[in-house]
Amino acid sequence: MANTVKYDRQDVIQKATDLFWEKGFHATSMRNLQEAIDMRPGSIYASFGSKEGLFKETLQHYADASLALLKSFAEANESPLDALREFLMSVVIHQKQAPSNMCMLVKTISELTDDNAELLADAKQLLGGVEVAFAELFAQAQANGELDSSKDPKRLASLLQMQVMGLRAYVRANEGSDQEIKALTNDAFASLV
Amino acid sequence: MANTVKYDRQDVIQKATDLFWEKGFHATSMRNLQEAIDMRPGSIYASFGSKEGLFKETLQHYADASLALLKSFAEANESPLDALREFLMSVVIHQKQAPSNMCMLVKTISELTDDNAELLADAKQLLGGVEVAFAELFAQAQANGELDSSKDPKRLASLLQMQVMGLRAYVRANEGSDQEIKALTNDAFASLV
DNA sequence: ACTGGACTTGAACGGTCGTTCAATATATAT
DNA sequence: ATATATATTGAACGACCGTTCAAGTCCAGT
Repeated sequence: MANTVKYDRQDVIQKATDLFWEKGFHATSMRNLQEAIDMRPGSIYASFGSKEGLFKETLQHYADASLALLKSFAEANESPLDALREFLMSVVIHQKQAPSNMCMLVKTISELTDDNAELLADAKQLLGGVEVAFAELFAQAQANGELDSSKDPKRLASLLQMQVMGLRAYVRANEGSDQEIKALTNDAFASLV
Repeated sequence: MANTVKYDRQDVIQKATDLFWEKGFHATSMRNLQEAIDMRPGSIYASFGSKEGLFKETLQHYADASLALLKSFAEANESPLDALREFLMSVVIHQKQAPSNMCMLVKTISELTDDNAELLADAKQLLGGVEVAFAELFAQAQANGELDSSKDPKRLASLLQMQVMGLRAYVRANEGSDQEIKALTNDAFASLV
């Protein structure tokens, strides 16, 4: 068969994700990427097809990682509501060292237009997947008797999704202390349940 | 003196705002702008200095317009809380025909990095100005006895700002019916007061 | 050891980017 | 009417964009 692949695909996607997450789709050039992932244009195009193709894979990777984080909180906590609260707190507070304070999927739907319709649709769909996962945990909380069963889990998931978006954008806009951000986040979550 | 200016500066800034608001800073090229505002490069650079300079003016214009809208609701409503609620509803619902569902200032802080530190700082500061205006209306509501005086107007303004950001991003991500969005927005505002 | 095919390399392509500036047009002041 | 100062024009600049591909590199199969 011939020559073998030299790079670690997962590692490459991780590094590309960090760069796209920080700078966004348009401001990240292929030359930026070449440097970050240490691959030459020919190899990148052979592996991912195009800049859009690579970005698409990073979106998927980001969403997978987010859902995995949520799942890990769900497994570590008896209570689904605690898991959701910890997830919310985690993404809002902890990510000052992340490439961006904001959610990469929200950054993407904020930046892109119909000129990149497919990527835009992908990001929307991945966000929808996260919202579904939220709804499942709210439903579990109702099954546990932890949450008033008259509430609609989907509605709560929408509100939580909205708050995650809002809180992360707010943190990006105002660099407040951890204390203040934590209080704001607690207030927001408490207003849901 | 000499030759006179041919273009209407306010009209030009309005058109540039719409384009930047829709496409964002990086995806809007000077050639896009030349076409939209019907000016040649030399005139644009003589009037605004650079792409950044023009963008800066559009940010200011956008913020001014937002504050003017809030003020108009404040003057049309006896109750400051009603004014805030109507403002929230207006920016969240009404703007499907706007260049973007999202707030231009939030789009900007989402897109830009330290490579455009000055513009980023400008957008943050303008957002701060809106939050201050929110706080003033909450304070008026307390003076009216409309709002529990134990609450902190600044804290409420933070929460409202966060919700405006979240709701507009949510609308961008999920094109739900006016009905659903309105319900979500009402829920969000009700949780504040 | 050799060979064939998969993988990598990096120079180069046409296009577009933000920006400049000499040339031209135009309205005011004399 | 002419001179003068300001405004406008649009070709052109160097840099960088995303992408291609001929040439080189490397390893499995014989």
